[in-house]
Amino acid sequence: MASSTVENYLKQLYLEEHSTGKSIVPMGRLAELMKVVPGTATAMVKALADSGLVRYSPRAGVRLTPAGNQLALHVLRRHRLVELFLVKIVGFDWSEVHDEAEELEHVISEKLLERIDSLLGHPTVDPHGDPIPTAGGHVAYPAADDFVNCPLRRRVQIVRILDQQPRFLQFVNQCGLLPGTRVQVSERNPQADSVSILLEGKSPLTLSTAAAAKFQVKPVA
Amino acid sequence: MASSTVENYLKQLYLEEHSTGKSIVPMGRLAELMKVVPGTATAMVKALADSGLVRYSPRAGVRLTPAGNQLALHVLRRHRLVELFLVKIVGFDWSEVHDEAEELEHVISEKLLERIDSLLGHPTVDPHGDPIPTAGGHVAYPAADDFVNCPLRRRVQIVRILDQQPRFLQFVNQCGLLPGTRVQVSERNPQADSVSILLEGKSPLTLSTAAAAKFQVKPVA
DNA sequence: CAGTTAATTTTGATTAGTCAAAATACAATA
DNA sequence: TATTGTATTTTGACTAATCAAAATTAACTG
Repeated sequence: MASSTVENYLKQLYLEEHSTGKSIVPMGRLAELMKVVPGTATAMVKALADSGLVRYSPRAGVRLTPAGNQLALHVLRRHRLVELFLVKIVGFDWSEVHDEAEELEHVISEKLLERIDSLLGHPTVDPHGDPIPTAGGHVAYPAADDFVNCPLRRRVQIVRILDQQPRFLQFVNQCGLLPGTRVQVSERNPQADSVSILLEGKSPLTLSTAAAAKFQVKPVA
Repeated sequence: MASSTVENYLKQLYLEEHSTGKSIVPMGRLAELMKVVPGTATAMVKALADSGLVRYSPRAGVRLTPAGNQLALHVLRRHRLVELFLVKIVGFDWSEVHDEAEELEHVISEKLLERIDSLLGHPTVDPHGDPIPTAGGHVAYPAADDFVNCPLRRRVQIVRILDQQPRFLQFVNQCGLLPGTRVQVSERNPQADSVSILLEGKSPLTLSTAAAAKFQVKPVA
């Protein structure tokens, strides 16, 4: 069975492949994500390649094989179900569940996982709006706009936050920009590199374009 | 911080010291409990002694220091709170929570632990009736009789089961001898080495003396 | 195209935890 | 008391994961 370490390498590869759109991840980047020195990543990737979980092209980078992808999705499923469980059942704040889930995802049994899944009513997204892969390893990424490219002055609902860092999430919490919230983008200023958000009953809020891009939204009917 | 392995050694030492009454555990026994070869136990115990968690007397055995005892109690607290949580909140059967708790006890954060504790209303015993140590590392073992030495033909309540093995617990489940159940000991036969139990509305049940000793009871008012 | 630079890989060492098997110590028995 | 047997300890080796630092490769720059 895959160790926690192996699971983490695969998970990071999956997330990186999907957030960059590139299907190959350079070793330096992987080392950075895993917080290890590059030599360690090289050694690990060779071992993963031997197990058939990744394809390794020396000096170019590494990509997941279908088997590695499956395993990564399974880890992600655990992670996201655990996060939702901690929020919905245990009463944790959604901004503080990430690290706890990071540990739990490697130790909970299949039985507990499925129990959590049914306790939560087979949810499709976690507290950040990230989609939860199915037990069979399928996951759907619904196409979505963000604050930077959604229609101006139209009511939209926040559906997903693309940054999991506690500091950012605490900021999101304070502003009240939680998933599910309805807002509208009142203005964009390319020169100031900023986007202004209107929240029912609050004064307008201005974010950098980079920060604004972290909020995925869908139109409100 | 102590690794899972270290935590498990300390926990086993604690349990063994308390279930045998002896304050020193022979290396062979420790190796057996940890399912490692004796040499491994020796090596580990030396390391634990260097960290001040145990006192090691070569060729005699090993005992916990106060520091080791504290740590063991903390692990036990986690284990037992997790077990109760799995039963009460997650809906697991009490006979199947042990292994799951065995893993979880090493990874849940202090914050999650205290959250679970308050969610459960600061319970004092786990689903098997084992006492839950406090956050400060205190634990009370209420004096209790068992089926072998409690008064005959008096109603008593089962308060604790001293064997955690799934197979035994499933048997307990089937017979309905769960903690909380009220029964009476109808007969003891030293020659047959047996004890008979009377359960409201069921036919009498006969156990070996050894099995009967695993049920702790208290008198019903 | 030669030289510099940056990324990557290699090499050698380390730590935690383990096993197999040889060596040792001790207690009991003849 | 010498011998036997059992528990324990020691020794040497292994695996997974890591780091530091040296060596290599490839790409860019003048």
